[in-house]
Amino acid sequence: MGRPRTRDWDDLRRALLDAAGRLLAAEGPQALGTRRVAHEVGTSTTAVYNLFEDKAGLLRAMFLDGFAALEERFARVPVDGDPEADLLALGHAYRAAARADPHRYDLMFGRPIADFRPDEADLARIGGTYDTLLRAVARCVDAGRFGPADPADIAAHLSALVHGLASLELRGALGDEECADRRWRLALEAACRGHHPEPAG
Amino acid sequence: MGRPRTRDWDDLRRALLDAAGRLLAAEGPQALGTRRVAHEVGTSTTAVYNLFEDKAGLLRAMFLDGFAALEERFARVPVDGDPEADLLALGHAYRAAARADPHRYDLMFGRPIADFRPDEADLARIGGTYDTLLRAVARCVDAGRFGPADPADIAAHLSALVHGLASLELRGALGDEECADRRWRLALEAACRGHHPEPAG
DNA sequence: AGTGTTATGTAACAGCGTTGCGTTACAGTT
DNA sequence: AACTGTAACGCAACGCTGTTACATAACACT
Repeated sequence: MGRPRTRDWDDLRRALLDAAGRLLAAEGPQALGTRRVAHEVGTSTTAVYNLFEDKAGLLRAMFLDGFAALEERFARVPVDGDPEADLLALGHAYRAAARADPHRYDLMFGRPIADFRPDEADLARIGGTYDTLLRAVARCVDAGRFGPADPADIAAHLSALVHGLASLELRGALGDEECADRRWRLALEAACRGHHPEPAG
Repeated sequence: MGRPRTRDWDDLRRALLDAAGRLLAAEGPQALGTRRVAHEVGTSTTAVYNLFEDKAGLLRAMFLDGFAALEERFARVPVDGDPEADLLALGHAYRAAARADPHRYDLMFGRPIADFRPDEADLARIGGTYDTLLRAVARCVDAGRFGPADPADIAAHLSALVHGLASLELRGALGDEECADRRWRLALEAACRGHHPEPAG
């Protein structure tokens, strides 16, 4: 009983998420008002509070969506080639994701928007993204391309590096595109080289 | 002529900045309301708009203050020892600054607060901090510790790495303190090793 | 004293996230 | 067919924010 839903919940939820994603990409985080997002899909603020708990819930859903997209990019990276080349390809996929939607990247790895910090449950759901990196590092270690070390330590190093590079690039601190290309390449190569086993010793 | 200032402008400006810094460190960015900061030093919101242009101006001043503090830490790092050891010491000074005031670090290198993005004039004023890193890298290149390369490219690499490490650590993604210590050390050492000249070639 | 000029706090305005309340629209009952 | 209970929905208000217009206050000078 009760009044029937005039719009399907899942459809409306997706519509809100898509609209919010468009607004975020086009105008930045300050465009993500509850009234604005709701109006964009022809509903009212109430829908946001019914479908997500509150505005932070909407941001959390966008956060998780972003990691799903990143994981999809990672999944398209081959895992059967040269282990080190695969690892570099993961880094470039990460860069492509950041450049494809800079504001979304800020939402995922910075915290440009108040009132939202991912909790433990969120971090558990995005662990798969980190696992992909970890497995790629482990393959390099197993293949003897990296000296004997805890793959988690190397993964932490590389994950910090790509995040730092992406942050600098999105801030415009890596120079023009050609210069940024070179610095990404040099930095990733140097980082990998730093883990190569000693030639003698 | 005109009404005399009941408080010295420079004193009041410093008091506002200090109060804002205390609030930011203690309660995070959401505590930085104009009313709150003004009340903390016994004045009114008007003072913020007289002494800084607006709230973004207050944040900009805190931003520049943060870089002044970072530059001070850098200045205490010796520049006459082993070039590579000096470079690592710079990295650890950067880490110490981030850990000393995490929210301030976010203000400087993330963008946790809407309505403030550093403009070109701001970036020019903080260029000295980056120059310190650049000089340390150049000393390593000149000493033959790093293979022949553009010091700016190596500096970009290292700057991205320390920023990434600091971000991960402040997010708690680097594990407990002992683990974070190890990962900072391993990552900085591997990054430097990656720039060492080829033994033969 | 009176006036001009400047410093300062108060109060209002528009916007935000959020929520209570009235309205709408159907299912089941009489 | 009329009624009622329940669920969905939107409007409007609340408290907060940054910002600004305005009234007030306090001096120097005539």
